[in-house]
Amino acid sequence: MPAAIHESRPNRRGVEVRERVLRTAWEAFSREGFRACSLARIAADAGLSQAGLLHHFPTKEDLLLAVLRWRDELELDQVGRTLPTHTGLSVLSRLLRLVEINVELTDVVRSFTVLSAESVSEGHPARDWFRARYTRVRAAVADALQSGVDSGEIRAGTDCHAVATEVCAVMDGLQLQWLLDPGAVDMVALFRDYARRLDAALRNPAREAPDTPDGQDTRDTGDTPGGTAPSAAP
Amino acid sequence: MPAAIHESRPNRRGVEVRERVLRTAWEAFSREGFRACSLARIAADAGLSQAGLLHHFPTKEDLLLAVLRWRDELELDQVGRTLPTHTGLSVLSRLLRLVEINVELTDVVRSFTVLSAESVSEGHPARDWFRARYTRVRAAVADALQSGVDSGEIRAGTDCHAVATEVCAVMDGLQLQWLLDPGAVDMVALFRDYARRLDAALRNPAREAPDTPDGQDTRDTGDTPGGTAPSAAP
DNA sequence: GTCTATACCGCGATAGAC
DNA sequence: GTCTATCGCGGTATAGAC
Repeated sequence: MPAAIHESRPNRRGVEVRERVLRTAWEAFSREGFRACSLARIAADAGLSQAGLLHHFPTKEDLLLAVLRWRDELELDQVGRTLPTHTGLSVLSRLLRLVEINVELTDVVRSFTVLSAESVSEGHPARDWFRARYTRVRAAVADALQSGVDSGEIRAGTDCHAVATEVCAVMDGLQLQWLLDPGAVDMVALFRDYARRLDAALRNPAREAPDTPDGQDTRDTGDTPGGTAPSAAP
Repeated sequence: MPAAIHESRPNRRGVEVRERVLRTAWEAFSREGFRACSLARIAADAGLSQAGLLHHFPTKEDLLLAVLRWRDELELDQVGRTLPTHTGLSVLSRLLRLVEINVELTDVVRSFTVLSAESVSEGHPARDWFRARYTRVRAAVADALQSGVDSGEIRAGTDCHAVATEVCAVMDGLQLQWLLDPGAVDMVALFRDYARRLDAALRNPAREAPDTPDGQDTRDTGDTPGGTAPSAAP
């Protein structure tokens, strides 16, 4: 009788190590970028040898993709539940809250900034992932705005997808300048100003109740770390 | 009598080679980033050996800094003359024109996106350069806006520096999404929409002559390539 | 000023013992 | 599942001939 097929059935210990490696790799990629960072260093920081690491993730590229998938799951758990609860212009308040959280998470923001920019190179292993991510985030924000249009809160004829793209761009662009020169760029204040102006421009004038995104929103937004932009549940 | 000191007095030929190397290196850095790119490849593309390259630029880092200084001079020549001629809200038209130019210069845009993001790492050789660049660009745009405030075209009390930072952020953020997914992001249209809305928000209502930034501006703006954001003469 | 040759190192990945 | 040892490659930088 042949031995039972040795499925990669992870026991408790294996999952622990795997997760520790993923977290360490994520931090390393964030500091130095994917290409510049070495497996040996990640392995050492995670407390195992390089060969040991490669037992779990056969190649460096596999490790990167695993890290990105792992981040996906984290964000899906965290943001996926809270973002859809905000519809219409309140999504701007939610995003402002995200910026407020991000300003305390320099490493996470740097991760997304470094990795996403690196991934625009032709043939970069993370390119598809980032493209899909932006597609998803833009759609989520656009959906939230569209429901505002449907309810009459937002002006009819608003191009919600265009606005969503612009909002993501502001977040990303501010992050870059903030990372380069934190003392000169007040990311939270700048995004708040932008969001207020956008709110005023989009709001349907034939309505009242100006719940401007001034950070005084008291809904439960959750303490959701997020990179460049929030991920949303599909 | 001792031989004359052999100053690095570049003759015609030397300058030619140097410039060819700089241009090649700029393109290589733009595609792959600074760290990922190899001197051997740059040397080959520039038509000389690696050792020959290192004769002109002793280390890779020297080469990077030389490339950045070279870009500075180029932009100073090109943008430095045209941007200061636009004051007040017309600076938005000028920036829209820049986006229109950039959309045809994928490689240049990618250069700035990749390099600037890479430079946010601690101790990156280009970090100081990018920080200084953004400081300069923000100040230039803010100055243009401020003169609009002074002339009464723009609302009194406008925080010109904050707006300048935001405008740069929009340009950078749109570039990232556009590079990742050119088919899904119409960078020019998106920036035009943003600029129009910003124009409307900033314009002093106690005035007339709404010269909106719709790209119909007929002033001579010059064909000025520029990266992430325009550089301006001090 | 440019070359060939090479030193030297660190990288990703593999082999095989335990 | 983790280790040590090692391979093979490609990187930056240097030495020295021409």
